[in-house]
Amino acid sequence: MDDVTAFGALIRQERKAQGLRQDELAAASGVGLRFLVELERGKPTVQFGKALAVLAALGCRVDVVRPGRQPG
Amino acid sequence: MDDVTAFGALIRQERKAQGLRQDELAAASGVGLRFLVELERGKPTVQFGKALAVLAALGCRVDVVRPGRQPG
DNA sequence: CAAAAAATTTCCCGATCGGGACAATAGACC
DNA sequence: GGTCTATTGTCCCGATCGGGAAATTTTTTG
Repeated sequence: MDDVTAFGALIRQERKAQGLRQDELAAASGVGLRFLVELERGKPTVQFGKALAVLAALGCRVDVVRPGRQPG
Repeated sequence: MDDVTAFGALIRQERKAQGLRQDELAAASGVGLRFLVELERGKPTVQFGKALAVLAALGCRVDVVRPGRQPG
């Protein structure tokens, strides 16, 4: 997980796994449909907070693993 | 790890742990100093891709844990 | 394969805001 | 006071975001 396209792909994958349409997930996340389209496409300039809101709406947790430490 | 302020705090913590100044990390990440200041402060509207670039420059890996799955 | 239905993507528009450089300011520490 | 780091103000071009609908692609169905 290092670039934005990977996030986009994962979000799309998880959205489909949950049987949601783009407009449904967008509404549930509090973002616009166009934003979600761009996020799933891997647009790097999307807003950080909104991207996190989408992940939260999907029930995803984000872990940052620092070099030399255990996940937490 | 659910909101932008948590990311900002973690980034600052890790930057200091690595003995870097803000301008050094900003340069190493390819972002402006102002961006890094805002990121560490938890500004939610910063660009996603740049935030990931900073994490990458710190050597941090980002895992997204999907509900009901193992990390990967 | 064709037609229909569903889902996704693009377009239009402009108010809003990001974030770059640079300099000035504020803390911290000795 | 002197020095180093962090933060903020200003200027300002260019990009983001959104809502709704059209256009396109994908999926379903006969």
